[in-house]
Amino acid sequence: MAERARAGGAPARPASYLNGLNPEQRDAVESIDGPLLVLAGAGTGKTRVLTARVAHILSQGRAYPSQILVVTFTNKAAREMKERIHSMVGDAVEGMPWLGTFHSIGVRILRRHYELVGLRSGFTILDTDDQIRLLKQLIAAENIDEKRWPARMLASAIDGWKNRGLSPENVSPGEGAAFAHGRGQMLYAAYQARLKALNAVDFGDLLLEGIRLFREHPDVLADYHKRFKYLLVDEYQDTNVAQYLWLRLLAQGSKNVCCVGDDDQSIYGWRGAEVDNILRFESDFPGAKVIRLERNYRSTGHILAAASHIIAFNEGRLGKTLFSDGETGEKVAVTGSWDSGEEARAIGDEIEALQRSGHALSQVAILVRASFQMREFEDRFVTLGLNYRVIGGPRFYERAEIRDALAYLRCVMSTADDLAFERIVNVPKRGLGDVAVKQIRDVARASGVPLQEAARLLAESEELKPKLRATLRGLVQSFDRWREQAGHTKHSELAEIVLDESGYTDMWQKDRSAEATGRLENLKELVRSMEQFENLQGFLEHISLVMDVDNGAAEDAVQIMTLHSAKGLEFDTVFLPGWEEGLFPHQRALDEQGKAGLEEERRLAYVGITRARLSARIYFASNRRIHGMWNSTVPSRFLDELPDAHVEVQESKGGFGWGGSGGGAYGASRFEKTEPFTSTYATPGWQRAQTARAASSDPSSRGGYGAGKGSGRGGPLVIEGTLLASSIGGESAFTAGERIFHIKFGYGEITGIDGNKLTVQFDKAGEKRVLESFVEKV
DNA sequence: GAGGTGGCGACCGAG
DNA sequence: TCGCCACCTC
Repeated sequence: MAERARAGGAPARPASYLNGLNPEQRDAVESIDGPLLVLAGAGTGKTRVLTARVAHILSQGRAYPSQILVVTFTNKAAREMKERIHSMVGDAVEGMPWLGTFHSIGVRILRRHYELVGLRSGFTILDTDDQIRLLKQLIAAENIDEKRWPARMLASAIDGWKNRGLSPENVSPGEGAAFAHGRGQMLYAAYQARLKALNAVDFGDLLLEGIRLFREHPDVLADYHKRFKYLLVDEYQDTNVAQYLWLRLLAQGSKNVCCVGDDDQSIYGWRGAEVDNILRFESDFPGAKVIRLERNYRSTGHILAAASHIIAFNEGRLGKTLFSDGETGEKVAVTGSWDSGEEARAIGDEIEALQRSGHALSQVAILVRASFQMREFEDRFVTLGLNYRVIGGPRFYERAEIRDALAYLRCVMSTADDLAFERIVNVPKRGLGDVAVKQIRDVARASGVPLQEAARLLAESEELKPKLRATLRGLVQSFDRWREQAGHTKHSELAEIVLDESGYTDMWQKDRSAEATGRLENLKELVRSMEQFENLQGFLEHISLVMDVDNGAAEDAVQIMTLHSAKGLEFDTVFLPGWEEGLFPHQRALDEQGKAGLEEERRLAYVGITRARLSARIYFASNRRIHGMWNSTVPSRFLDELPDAHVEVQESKGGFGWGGSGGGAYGASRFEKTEPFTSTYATPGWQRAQTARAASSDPSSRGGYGAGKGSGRGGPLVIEGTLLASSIGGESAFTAGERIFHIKFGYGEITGIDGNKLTVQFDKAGEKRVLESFVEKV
């Protein structure tokens, strides 16, 4: 973070990137010849080492930027590394075309040699959604009951095989038999054949086909050996077998391969990651040097101690001892609350307090185990008027409107893209429903042509009723017209033309639902971002692999994300809600992976705690809604694994619940609550009573409950925010009867005004009370 | 063919 | 509880 080498060609002070490195880090940066494994604990400056190492290689003149391969797992990591290298060596980083995720580099390689693996130029990359639809068709064609053997299940099986580097012929018969009475392997083969026919690949193929390419064409591989003088791999503990094979093939050239990883942060076992890869490194690369980074620069003493203590419960680990010279700082706070709503309220209040004391919101993160936990916080923060940002979530590319728009463009680009055509023939609705599509498909099969050509044939035949025939002909002609325009129109303009003329934009403009505005916004964003690309092809690639929602990165907002996507990041203050058995550790991890699953969950806990620089705050709730039903929960076993000396147990600051428990009524497990929370007391009704009592007896307590959301949510309705409203006061800019738009609930009409709070009858969401600042006039 | 309704399973995690 | 899908009616 610190150094900023001003480099105009060559750095002014050649070794400035070495400033401030400790001896081990410096060793890792300078040992550039031969294989190197860096075991880097959390917060030990691993990214810093990687970037300084690249700077070192460049400044020593050992390689051109284009001769260094740097592989990361996430786009975020790739982006960050690019920025940091840039700040060290200046513009040279522009020429680092081989810095990216496994998948983006994989596709880059395939694009250069597509003909060698049986693909044609401009092949498309399917995502999970396309995959499922395709598999559904195959399953149906085999007359297999989709209810009993869902496509999703087959997709994950195939994914698993691909993660392990297995093509259909390599799947062991026993395993292949696991799906639909022995037809799994056959379906996998059929799926691959279908992909080839569609000129498409899925995510797994991006690596698998690369491996095949290297194996079957040694000359191509030799070429890459010559090209890549240095290889660097981030998060090595997360590589799966396919990634490992792919890497090993490439690394056999120069042998200057540097892998950085931490076995304690391996959290991707479920997608085939093999911690063994890290243990195997020394035998794979004889003479490999191993460097351990154990000095932690991130977290204060108590946090580090708590994390180290918890991870020590794992058995299968290489074992590292993290230490730091820093201050002991704040103890790790553990807070119990009555239910998930109170948990969200307590965290919201604490964040507001932090904000008041000048803490930047962007330095606060809430890390959840499962994404459904996020909603509660979003609801709460909308009510409080707290800026937040959800990281991860549904990706830009996965949104329906974006996928529709892209499908249109794919159809323009290629008449052979059946999946894209099927997706949009009847979007917007134009009367070409299931029956029509089936007819098109029949023609396609009979004449051996793609769907778009079949549609053309059908439109010219007498098969269809005149009205439908005209519609279909119109569509086919539109595509012909757009295709013709594509030759001489800027691609972003073409996209606008296509979206307008197809009636797609219109469809959303007519839609009055809450999401419609956002969708139109997204479409605009799509067109805008196209302008940065030279052609449609390059854009389509980028969006399927790289593009994520990254708007407003600079704004000051609380970050909400899963523990998985938090790896590699750090924050001053980290909130860790939902530490309950079944949720964390997650039941499915335990059921499916047993002890290994538990250990992976524990590593996830370790990752979570070590994200914090100054303050880590853990929460558990006694009641949580699962599948819509309230369940009482048991505190996570991980809470018991925290070291007493570094933990401070608190009561919920939410103001409610826990009312009578008097300073921690902990049972056998410190966190197992006793009397007031058993049997009859453990009901939402009792809780409501408690809440109401707390509110009435404590005038300073904030009317914490959100905006009348109590309706149907088990929360109290009585204590609504008069206090909050009157404390802020002021004239409202709105009048009753006005139409408004709310960012979360959509359109509605104002029925009442109370200070800065409005009562609104929403078109879709019913009556709610909302803060004025979240509402705009329409 | 479109739109509505009722039953059912999901809610773990990345590209 | 929510969203998806199959099934039903117009």
